[in-house]
Amino acid sequence: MSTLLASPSAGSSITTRALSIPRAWATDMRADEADRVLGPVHNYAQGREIYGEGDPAECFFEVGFGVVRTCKFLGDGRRQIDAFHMAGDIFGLEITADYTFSAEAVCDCALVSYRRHGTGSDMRLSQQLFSYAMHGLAQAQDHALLLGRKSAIEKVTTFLIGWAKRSPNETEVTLAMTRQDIADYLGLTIETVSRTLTYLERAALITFVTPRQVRLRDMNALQELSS
Amino acid sequence: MSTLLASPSAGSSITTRALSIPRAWATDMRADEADRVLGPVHNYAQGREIYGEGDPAECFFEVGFGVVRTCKFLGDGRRQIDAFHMAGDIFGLEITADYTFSAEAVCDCALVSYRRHGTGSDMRLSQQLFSYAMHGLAQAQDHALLLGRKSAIEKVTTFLIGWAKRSPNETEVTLAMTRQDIADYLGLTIETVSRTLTYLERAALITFVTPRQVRLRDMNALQELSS
DNA sequence: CGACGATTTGAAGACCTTCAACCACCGTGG
DNA sequence: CCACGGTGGTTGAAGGTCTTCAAATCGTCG
Repeated sequence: MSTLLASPSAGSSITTRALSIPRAWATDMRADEADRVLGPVHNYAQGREIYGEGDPAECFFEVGFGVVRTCKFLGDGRRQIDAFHMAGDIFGLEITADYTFSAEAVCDCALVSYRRHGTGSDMRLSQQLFSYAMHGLAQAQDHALLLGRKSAIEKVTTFLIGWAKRSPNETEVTLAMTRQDIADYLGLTIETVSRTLTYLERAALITFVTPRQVRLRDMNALQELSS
Repeated sequence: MSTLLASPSAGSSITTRALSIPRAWATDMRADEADRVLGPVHNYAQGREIYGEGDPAECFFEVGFGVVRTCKFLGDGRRQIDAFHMAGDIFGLEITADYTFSAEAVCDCALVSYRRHGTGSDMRLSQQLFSYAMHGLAQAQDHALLLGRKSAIEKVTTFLIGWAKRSPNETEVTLAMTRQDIADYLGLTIETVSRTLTYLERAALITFVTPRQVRLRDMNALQELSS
């Protein structure tokens, strides 16, 4: 179900198609290619680029299922992940002509694309988009506090709690992303992330069922450590 | 001159009063107190709090002159400065009921306040605000890249260049803020900022006329170092 | 099983912080 | 006129956190 459609300001004129069954055959197309052919629903395989920094920002996206990362790069390849987007999230909304980020599929995912132009005429939709922009702003600012002022343990626990809160089960969490993704989100190295997670497991605050499956055993203690 | 009024979508219905001569006698009032009495123009003395994190967000602001910092705090007092706002900038725009930041006057400054409610009915104004939100978002995201992935030298040079670009004279720059402010903006300590500036001066890339007055002597080299 | 990517672990070192002292500037007041 | 105190800024030395480089282990999938 599309969040834009499900929002209080229902009846958006952008599209009448709800997010539906993914079309596996669209997996190998880029957004701009696929959109001309397929309409607004696209599938992306794990690792696939959805758009690159500097590409013309013709549309923005809503996640149907799966996880998307938006990130920026420095000249020498250093990467900073801005956010992980999951079902219902909007990303790729730009005011400039081009994307200021690149976006990639963290795991297989389905997206709904919305054309940018023409969105100015719908008042409620504009407010909806404004709301998303403000939400993104608040997130980015919390993220800056984390990046600038938190220690490795605080960063990792903050991440775990934040991810858990957005997961179906708050204490039994599946990490869709690699350690490298987590590191690039937290401004750490992969080794520091790994060591910190090991530390948390040794301290009995979390348990790894598999490297991607975590049980949060002591939410209070984690909350304590998160700042 | 108010940027909102000077913008392409001129004729905003929010206020008809252009930013005018500062009223020194308003200096000792908080925004909410002063607004009832004075209307939309306020002065704030250096160091004065404009609003605090968690205060009800009744209005947002445009800087007339001077510099404002918006920042967040952790429980133990660690501070992260989100942005420095100068003439023409908008800040304090929130979608939640309360401010998610605190805002303080970096130096004596004059602000125009705008009431939040009632802004939904003006289409062009909404777009203007959306534009400001998106601009803030882009800034916050560049800031995250800096905080997460840049070294001290890169951070400091990035800051200097960014500040210079917004200054009247790009090579002869006045720093309105203290070293502590710079440190809290860059996610460093005051000592590291000071040492890095000294290093840049020894390398003949900058010269300090006074601790607050910098000449950028080699913009290309600085640009090189900034990432 | 065997290979490959992902993750963990170890040891050494770099970068930044911490703690402490010193310096420069400035308005105040004896 | 200069001592005084306060703020803001610089510098030094030591230490800690995180990174870097390297190797081992795990997990998954032909």
